[in-house]
Amino acid sequence: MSKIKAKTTYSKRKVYDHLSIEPKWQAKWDKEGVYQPDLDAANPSAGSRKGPSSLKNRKSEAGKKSKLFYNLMMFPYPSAEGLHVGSIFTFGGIDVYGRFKRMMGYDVFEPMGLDGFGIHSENHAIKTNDHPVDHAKRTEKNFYRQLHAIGNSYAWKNKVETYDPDYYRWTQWLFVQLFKSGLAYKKNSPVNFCPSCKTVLSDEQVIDGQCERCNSVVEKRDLEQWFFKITKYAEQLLSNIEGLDWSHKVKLAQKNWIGKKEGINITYQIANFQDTVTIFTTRPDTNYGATFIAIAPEHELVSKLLTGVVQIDHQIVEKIQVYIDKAKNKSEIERVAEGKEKSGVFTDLYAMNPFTGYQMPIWVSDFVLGGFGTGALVGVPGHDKRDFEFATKFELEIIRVVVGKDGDKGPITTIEQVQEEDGVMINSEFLDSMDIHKATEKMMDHIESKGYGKRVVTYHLRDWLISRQRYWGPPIPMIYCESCAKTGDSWFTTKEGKASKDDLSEMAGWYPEENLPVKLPYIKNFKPLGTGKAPLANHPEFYETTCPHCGGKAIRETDVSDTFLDSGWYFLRYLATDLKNIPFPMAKEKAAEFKNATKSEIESAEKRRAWLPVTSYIGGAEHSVLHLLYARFLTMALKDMGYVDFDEPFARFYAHGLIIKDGAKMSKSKGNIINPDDYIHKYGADTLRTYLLFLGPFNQGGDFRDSGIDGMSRFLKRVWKLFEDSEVTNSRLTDERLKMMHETIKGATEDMENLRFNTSIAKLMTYYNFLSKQIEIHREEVEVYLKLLAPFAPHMTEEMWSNLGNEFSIHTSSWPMFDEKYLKQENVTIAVQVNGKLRSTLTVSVKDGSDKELLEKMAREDVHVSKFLDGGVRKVILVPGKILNFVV
RNA sequence: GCCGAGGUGGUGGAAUGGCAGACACGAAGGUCUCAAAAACCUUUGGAGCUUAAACUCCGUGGGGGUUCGACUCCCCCUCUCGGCACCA
Repeated sequence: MSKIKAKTTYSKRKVYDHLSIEPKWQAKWDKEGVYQPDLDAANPSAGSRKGPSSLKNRKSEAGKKSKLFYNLMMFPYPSAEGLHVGSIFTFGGIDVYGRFKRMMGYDVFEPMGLDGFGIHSENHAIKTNDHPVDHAKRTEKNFYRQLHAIGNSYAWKNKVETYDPDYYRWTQWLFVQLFKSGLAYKKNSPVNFCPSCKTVLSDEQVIDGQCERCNSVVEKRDLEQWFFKITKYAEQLLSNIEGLDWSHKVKLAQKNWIGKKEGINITYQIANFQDTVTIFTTRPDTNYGATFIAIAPEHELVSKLLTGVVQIDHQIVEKIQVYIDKAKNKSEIERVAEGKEKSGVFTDLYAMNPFTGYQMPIWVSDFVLGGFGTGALVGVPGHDKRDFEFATKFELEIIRVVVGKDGDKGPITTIEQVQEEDGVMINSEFLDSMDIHKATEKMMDHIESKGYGKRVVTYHLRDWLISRQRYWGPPIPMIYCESCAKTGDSWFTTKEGKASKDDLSEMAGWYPEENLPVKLPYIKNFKPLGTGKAPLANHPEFYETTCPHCGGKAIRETDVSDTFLDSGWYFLRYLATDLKNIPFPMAKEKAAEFKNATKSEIESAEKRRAWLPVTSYIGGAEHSVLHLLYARFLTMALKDMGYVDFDEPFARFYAHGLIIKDGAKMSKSKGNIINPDDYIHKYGADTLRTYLLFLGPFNQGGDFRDSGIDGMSRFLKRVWKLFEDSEVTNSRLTDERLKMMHETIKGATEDMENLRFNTSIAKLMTYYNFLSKQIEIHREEVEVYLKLLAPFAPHMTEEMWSNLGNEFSIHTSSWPMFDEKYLKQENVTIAVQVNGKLRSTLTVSVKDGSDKELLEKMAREDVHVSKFLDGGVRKVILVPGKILNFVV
């Protein structure tokens, strides 16, 4: 503690006025760059880190250099209504954590930006009859104003907006790199289409088969789409999960989404035809019970039948045609709704089961998914509920091959008898009496040795559909040349392309645009067309171009890319917002490859790698799968291209909770948005952020109500008043007061470390109650208290800190360290229990040894002694008759 | 259906297996005031008992178990909330 004369007091009787204090400090922090680390420095210190309580001091205290801490939060998409209190809760909490880490001696980089591109923002613009460009300009201003007003310690010089050409230039560059690596391809694919909104929807915008916004039933349409080959990284995405410091829940969600399944593809001969059908199964053990084959409407055998490649009765062909047409028109929701009622049509073909010789009828049914496995399955109605439903509906045979726990060996006639999970084999020749899991392995070996099939691994994960037939996104920077396509030329047949990839002949005609950005033009009619083409397709001045290869006429891609691509790499750009010619930190050899990159830019790119990967990433649990998976994929791809040297972007991810209102997520459509501006005006940002964090655990959130905010306001005012009105002395603190101080420090530090802000605040309140009962306050107590409170109430504590005569910001001072010695107790209180009831307590000295005697005496009297304490003694356990344990 | 997280006063919520309900809101009573607001003080899980100090019993969704001791660990049931879902 600094040496200040006793009885120092400061500016007495000043009333706490957040309206003047908060903007004052915000302006000062900005001006002095308190939260702006020098990204290039080997030991980057924020602007005001000098002076007595500075980092220098702390460094020497700790005896080591400060460490870099990249404190990242998921950036918001700027909506017209602005921030709501839910965002104050999440951003506030993350900022509290960042401020804590800063005081702990880390160099914290805490950037902020706006995810302004995308369907959300575009829809809003459409609804309000606004243009997305104008809309973005307005909301941006409002958002940054609000983000300033809550007093978070952002590095404002490093903000990004995804719709800024300086940003999406690199989003497009990233697309080009993926294309060149063979990770981006174009193919025909069915997509979700909302007939009412006249637009395609992303999978995540389809909820239970309905459009997220208008609840119309979503249709499927076939469109030419760009995809990213994320499936190439399925295995790495899965195996890396193990080593991530993420919550179990999020890891599991990712695992499930990737959905690795190990099974086997079995090929069956079709009777009387020179053709086969291959199915995928994870349960080949049940093959002796297989009685039919079902194939998806999209299966190639179906088209063979319809086109006559495989000839069958034309009446049946017609029936199939009718069925296929019907199935295609069925929406997702209808398919699910009708889930219980199976449908299908018989092809008049049979497949031979090589084990039983059973002639399995081949059916076409829409309960078989075209995109999973081989798009065909073998039906074992005795041991799969869906197969059972199908078999009963079409009166196919049901054969039992597994006996479950119930021991039932009789025929299977009801769905309750269908045994899926475990049991023992029966009626299966060489597999009989084997456990089904063992039988599965044995059967797979057998099938492979006989050449009937081959083990395969399938994933639930599909390639990432990146195209959007929309306006408000970065144009996909690709050029298509018709004449090159005819000759089979593409970027992959050029010198550069050949060197990197082989066999991408299906990409004939495609070349990447090297001259980036491909700017999104300001067009009046930006609304989605609903024709399967993007609005830019109506603008020849945009899409007409020349072929980079042959110089002939060529056209640009008019689709834009998915907003998840924008947000998939933003954390890299934050560190390079001032580098015009290099997208993000990378080794200087790589950085030098960029055209126009200056020497200093290359050096910066090299140095700033030290900040990566992200130290701590905090965001909504709703992004546990898609966004995080995409960011991981892009990072892995960039690593393989040599641009980054790590394959996981976020060392640690923490999912915060949500502040809801009346049981529902806040949204304008529900009319339950709480605007923080009013609260900030009335109570101040300090009160609001502390109150929200006190409302509930950070990983849970809570229901917003303002009934308690007065209490928080009262608390902060009381703290202000206590320290203003009390005599501040420098005399020696009593042991009791030292103990209280150090207990609070210890508890609060642990809470902050684990992001348990609500309990941390509660401890500060308890400590306040203790201090308020004292006649005078010691300077050390004031300083410690202000520091502990500083992350929550940065403005108020800064003001008080400065009133104490400190020259430098409290936020660059050091976090109080607790001292074990004040927590130790020489006297240990022992609880005496008789028959499990607390009888009395007695105090024994741990040191003098008499305790043991005493305990032995109590033991003889059949008394249970247990406990504690916070000093050195962890636990004392005594059971009747003997001393079991005495841990010091 | 599968997976995950939960169930504690009037409310939000605290409790490394060790005195359940920290802290706060609300409520009740009081001080100040002509009055109100603000501020401050006291009480506040339920039941019983006592002149009082104090004390006793019951209590963490329900039922079992492990333990000297369980909100906490294990098993079964139940309800709520999230995620995935005709994935073979």
